[in-house]
Parts: sequence; structure tokens; C-alpha cells
Amino acid sequence: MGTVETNPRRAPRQERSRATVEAILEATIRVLLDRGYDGLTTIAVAARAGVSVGSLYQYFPSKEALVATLVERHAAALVACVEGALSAAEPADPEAVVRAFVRAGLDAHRISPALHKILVEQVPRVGRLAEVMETSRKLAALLERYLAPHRARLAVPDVRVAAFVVETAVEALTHRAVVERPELIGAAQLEAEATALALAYLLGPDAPRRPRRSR
Amino acid sequence: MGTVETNPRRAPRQERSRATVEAILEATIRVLLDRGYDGLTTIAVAARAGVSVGSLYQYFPSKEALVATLVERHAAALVACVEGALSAAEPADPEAVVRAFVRAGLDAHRISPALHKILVEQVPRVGRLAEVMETSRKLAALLERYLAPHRARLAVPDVRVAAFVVETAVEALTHRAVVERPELIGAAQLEAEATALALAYLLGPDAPRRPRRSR
Amino acid sequence: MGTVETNPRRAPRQERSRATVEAILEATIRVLLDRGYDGLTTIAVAARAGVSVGSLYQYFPSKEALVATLVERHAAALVACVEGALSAAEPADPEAVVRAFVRAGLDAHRISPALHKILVEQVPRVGRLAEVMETSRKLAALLERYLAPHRARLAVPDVRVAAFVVETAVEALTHRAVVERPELIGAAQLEAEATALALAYLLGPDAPRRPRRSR
Amino acid sequence: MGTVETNPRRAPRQERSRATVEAILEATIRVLLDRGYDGLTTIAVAARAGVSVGSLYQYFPSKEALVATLVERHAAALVACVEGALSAAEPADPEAVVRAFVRAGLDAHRISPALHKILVEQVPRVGRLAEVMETSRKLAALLERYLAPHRARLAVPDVRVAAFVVETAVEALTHRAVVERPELIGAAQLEAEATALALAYLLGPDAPRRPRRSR
DNA sequence: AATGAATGAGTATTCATTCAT
DNA sequence: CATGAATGAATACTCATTCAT
Repeated sequence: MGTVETNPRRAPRQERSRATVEAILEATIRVLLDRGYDGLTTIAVAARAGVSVGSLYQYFPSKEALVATLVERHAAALVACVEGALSAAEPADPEAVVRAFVRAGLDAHRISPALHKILVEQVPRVGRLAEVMETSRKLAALLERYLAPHRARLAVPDVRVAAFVVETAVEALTHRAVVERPELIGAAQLEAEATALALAYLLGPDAPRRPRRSR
Repeated sequence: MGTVETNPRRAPRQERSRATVEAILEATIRVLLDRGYDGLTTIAVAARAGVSVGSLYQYFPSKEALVATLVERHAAALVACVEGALSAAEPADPEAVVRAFVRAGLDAHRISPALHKILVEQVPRVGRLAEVMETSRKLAALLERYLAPHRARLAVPDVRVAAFVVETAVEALTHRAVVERPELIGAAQLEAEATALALAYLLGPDAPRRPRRSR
Repeated sequence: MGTVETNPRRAPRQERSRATVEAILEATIRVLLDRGYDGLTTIAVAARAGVSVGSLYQYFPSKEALVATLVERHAAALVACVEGALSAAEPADPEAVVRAFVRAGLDAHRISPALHKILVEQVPRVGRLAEVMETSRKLAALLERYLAPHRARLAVPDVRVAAFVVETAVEALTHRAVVERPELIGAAQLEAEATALALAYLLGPDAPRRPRRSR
Repeated sequence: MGTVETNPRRAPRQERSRATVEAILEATIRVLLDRGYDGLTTIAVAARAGVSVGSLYQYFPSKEALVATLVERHAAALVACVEGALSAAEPADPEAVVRAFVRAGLDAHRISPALHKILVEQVPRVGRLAEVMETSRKLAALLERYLAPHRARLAVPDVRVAAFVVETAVEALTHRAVVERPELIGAAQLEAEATALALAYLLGPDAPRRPRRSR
């Protein structure tokens, strides 16, 4: 079960190879979107990519590796998104850091919500696919780094815990709002709420008062 | 895809039947725990339950129905747990309501963390299993009911949104802490953080100051 | 395959038993009509008959026996029908004999065409079910007996062959017309054609001229 | 019930593929002959063909499709046989037409009587297999075309009905004689009787007198 | 490198039949 | 006699993976 080879089989150096790999991954996404994880068969992917199953196995040692690569890329994109936003934020202002983090989370979830949904809901978190999905850990670590300098001003004594809590809450909120209940809450309001949540928790009574809004 | 029959096939009237059904469900859990969702085969379940495949199909129309029943029961237990806690809390005190909600969430996750983990991580949210897993909606609605009377005192104008946010954050926090990172944070601290998070968000600057703790 | 027990298990002496047997056979017919031979399951039959599977097996040793009994009865009814008609016909007149035979064949096929169709088209002629379906042999023998006295006047020297030919042709004609192509030909015309066919063959040039009909 | 896919799955382009397909069909016949329709399992067929089940399903979408193909081929062969004979007959002579038709019917039944028997007696006429078995309709239509020019000389006013009657009678006679009662009647006599039957019916009193034969 | 034919282990599901109650 | 729960052999069909061409 956990013994399946999931590392990409060969680094495609040549142009054509790279194109084939991309075509295969692209096809994987499309099949995933069309038929779900359960309908993801190597034949379907190969057909969609316009290559033979043989070629597919030339570049990916197993079906799982296909999905793993996809998940990895998606995760990397998420992390990169948040990383970029944080590094662009004014590091001296904890509030700015939090705002950047929340916004980046939202942006990240808008990269490809449909794929994200399938990846989260249908792809079993087993074997390699388990590790790969540990984006949260990275995001929390990232946030921790940016929060650490402000340790003194936080209402939460343990920065690691603070980052874990905020990352978890913000990520869950964003995910649910975007993927499961888009009808309940709009992007703007979601951002406001997530920010309010994080700031209130992190800064406590000193957090900026949120403007009273009428319903 | 969503066409599989998942409703229990027959209501077991006789003593023996009821026992068989329980044995089957019990076996399902054990197989799930041992081999994961992927290793869940009807033969394995039947063998483990000490019955024949035929008996399994006498009571469950499909493999999916087996899992659906399990998920339903688990979800019902969660909801019942929270429901009980909320109804036992002092309704006049929003803080008490929130504390009760958080504690109940924690308790609920301790019912059978291992099964919970598999159910969440490995069972594909497709077809009937998708609906069945919508515990959060129910919990949010529940919380909303208990929060509504205190609308005026909340920092969040929209009670429905408030309930959604709190439920999402608390549930995610609890889940992650219990299921994924038990090493990071203990139950007691988790409860403190979750409560702080919820209260800070809901009550804003008026939230009770949390005692400064040393690490 | 041919070893299955198909003889009725016990002669039901008591009133209630007889009623049960009838209910079961009746149910078999209904299931056959509703779901075809392929959908004929013992459970369905038992349910339809309002008895338990156990009771079904009290009276019929196997599923095949169920169908065999049905086929036997149906066949017996056909034979009885023809037998009655022939014995009622003026034995001195070969033409009258043939007319009676044809009409009886038609009447027989109207007993329950739907069941007849299923029995012929879907029930595999294997094992006991093969023998049982040999109605034709009996009918041919019957006809032969009534034709024998007129041997001298027949255009066909071998009465056995004559009976075989006529029985085969008339039976096939009737079956196809009633069961497969009811739209092509009405009962009246069918009777006329079948009679003409048989008489022309049997009596040769001396056969009664058929009235020219306009289309 | 009638929803099973029965169209051949892929057109075998390569040499090897074609051979595989033929091997599978050949094996199907052999299994059918050996164990009957009931003993026709995909495993048995694959084993007999010396291929894997997978290969079987590469070319045939279902077990039913296997049989459907077989039936189609057999039916096509029958029709071709009759078609050829009719087109070779002197079209100006109705008697010649009828003789050709009868002889072709006989020849056709000698192509592979054993398979024919099983196909007719054991293969359930349901779903696609029902349509596919409608050879008679085609044969009747064929005969009608060749009989039409002689409409004026026929004793039967409606040519369509005439063709239906003759086709039905001849086919039934041939089938029964060849398949069920080969001991009763030889091929030569059968041909004579069938011809006499058809001619007497079609031409009436003008039909050629048959030579009196002694038993 | 590419192809796609071939493989065959693996699985859900059905249903005639039995037998303890 | 009746019941219906339990049995388990039997079977169609899928799909990841391999490898001869």
C-alpha cells in the first residue's frame, strides 16, 4: 500500500518530454474534474492526453504518482502564494502580516477551487498522498516566522501555538466558504471575518475594533 | 456514481438479526482501522464479523451503505454530544454557551479519534457519503440558535455568519489538534485556545482577558 | 445440471397444501410475466405467493421444478385442447379433422399467449425442461391417429410423416402469428391459411378450392 | 435488462487482434457446445481461447455481446445461403423458386446444426438477442420479393402472407427434422415433403402431382 | 521512445438452497 | 408445517501495469 513508487520516473530534459508530462498532468486534472477520483483511470488520462498508456508509465511510475505530482504542485502554489504575500507585507506591523496572510489564503483558494475540492474531498490521504498534503504545517511555520518578532505584543504567549491556531482557523474558514458554502458568504465579507477572527485572537482587547456593519 | 443504494435493506426484527447487524458494523470499523478504506472489502468485513457475505447483503444493499451507516452514526453521536452540552449550559451567558460548545467539540472528537480520522481522510465525499458528512451544517445551526438571543452583545452583526465562523474554526482546530498534531498541543491548552479564539471573535474587546500563561 | 430434482416433492393431500401450491404456481406465472425468466427468483415467487421460501421448497424441490410444473400444465392444456377438438370432430371426414385440429391449435395459443411466449422464448430447453416441452410429439401422434383411417385418400403415403409435417407447420404458423406477428395476420385469416396449407398438402389436387379473396 | 452493451467494443486493426477476436468467438462456440448456454462463463471462454478475461473484454463489452455476435454471424450466414440460392434460381418459374428456397433452407440448417440447436433452444430471446434472432422476417421478405412477380398464378391472394406462411412452415419443418427428429425423416424425403407442402399451398390444385411412393 | 494488446488478480454482488427456531 | 436468517459458491467485469513489437 505504502510501497508504491510515487517519485517521477525520469526528469524530462528534452522539450518534447516536458510537453508530454504537462499534457498528462493536464489530462489528469481534466479527468479528475470530469469523473472524480474514482473515475480516474490511466487509460482515460492517456487518451485525454493523446498519448498511450505506455508513455504515461514512461514518466510516472504509478497512478498514484500522477496524483501526487498534482497535489504537490497545487500545494506548492498555495505555499508560494502565501509566502509571496507575507514577504510583501510590512513586517513591522503584525496587523499587516495577518491581513496579508488572510488575503493570500483567499487568493490561493481561488486558483482552482474545483480541483482543490476534489483533491481535498476525494483523494485519500494515504501513503505519499498523506505527507504531500501537509501544506498546513508549512503555512503555519511560515506564519510563525513572521509573527515571532511581535511575540511581545501578542495575547497568545506561545507563538507556535498562535500560528497553528490562526493558520488552522483561517484555512478552514476559507476552504469551507469557498468550496462548500459559497452561497453563505461573499469573498469580501469572508476576508473581513477571517481577519477579525485572527486579529481578535492574536491581539486580544487591543485588536482594532471592527466597524459595526448593518445586515 | 451516486446511484448506489445506500439505505439499510431491511429492519432487523429478530434478536439474531440485530446482533448480526451490529457485528457487521463493528467488523467494518475494525477493518477500516486495520486496512483503511481501500482495504475495506465485503469479504474482509464478513469474515471479521463471522458471518457470510450473503448476510452482509441481507442488511446492507452495498458496501457504500455500510460506510454510510457508520458515518451517520458517528455524525449523529457528534451532534448529540454538542446538543447535550449546549442544552445543559446556562443559556443566559454567551460565554458559557461558547465554553460548552468548545468542550463538547473536544469531547466529541475523543469518542473514537482513529475512526474519525479515517472517516475524514479516506472516505470519499461522493454520492450519499457527501450529504451524510454534513455534520458541520447542523452544528452551526445549533450554535446559531443558542447565540441568537445574545445578538445585541456580539461583535459580529450576522449571527448566522458568526455561528458559521465559530463552528468552522473550533471544529478545524479540534480536529487538527486531536487527529493530526496531538504532540503539539494538549487537550487542556487546546480548549483554552479554542475558547479564547471564539470569545475574542464573538465578543470583541469585551471578551474576558485571558490569563497570561508562562510556557 | 441434469441432476436437479424436478419432481414435485409431495402430493399435497390437504386443502391448505393444495392452495399453497396453487398460490406458488400462480406467483411463478406473475413473476415470469413481470420480470422474465431471468428475473425469476425463489424469493420473488415466495413473496408474491405470500409464503416463505421454506414453504416453497416444501412443495417444490428446486426452482426448475417450479417451471417444469408450469410447463407441464401448459403443455397438458394444449394437448387437452386439441384432443377434445379432435374427438369432437366428425372422424369420417378428413377435412373436418384437419379443420378441428387447426382451430384447436389456435384456441390453445390463446389460453395465455404472454406466458406461452416466455416459456418458448426464454425458458432454456435443457434437462427436464427439454422433455417436457415435447408437446409436438404428442400432438403429432394424436393427429396421426385421426388421420390413419383416411390413409388411402391422402396425397402423402406415410401417415406418420404427414402428421409430423402438418403438426409442425400448423403449430409454427399459429405460434408465429399469435406470438410474434399479431399485426400481420388476424385470427380468422390465419385459420384460413393454416387450413388451406394443411388440406392442400394432405389432400393434394383433390383439396377443396379455396375461395379467391380480394385484398 | 435490455441495457447491456452488446456492440463490439473496438474494431481490431492489427493482425494479432483479429486473431484474438476469432479465437474468442471460436471458443464461445466450443463452450456453448460443451456446456450449453448456462455453462457459458467468461472465464471458460477466455481459457478455451487461450487468452485472458481482460482480452475478452477488450473486444466484447459483455458476455451477451459475445453471443450476440455469434448469433448475428449465424443469422447472416443463413440469410446469405437462402439469398444466394434464390438469386441462382430461374426467376420465371415459381416452382423453381420454391424448390430453391426449400433446398437452401435445408442447406442452411446443415451449416452447424449443433450450434443452431443451442442458439435456438437455450439462448434467451431477450434484449438485443431478441432482435438479432429475427432471421425469419428477413427470409420471408426475401421470398416475398421472388414470389411477387408470380402473384397472378398463386392460390394465395396476399403475397406477403403467402411468403410468411411458406417461410414459417418450411423453416419449422426443416428445423424440427434436422435438429429434433433426425431419426424420423431423411434429408431427401424432408426436402420432398417441404417442397410438396409449399407448392400445394402456393399453387393449389395446379401444383405438380407428387409421385406416389411406397413405404 | 512509443504503442496498445494482453494480463489476471481482485471485488462486489446474487440467489438457490438449507436448517435452526 | 412454516419461517426467514444464514450460507457461500459462483460470476461478470475492471483496471493498473507490463512488454513484445
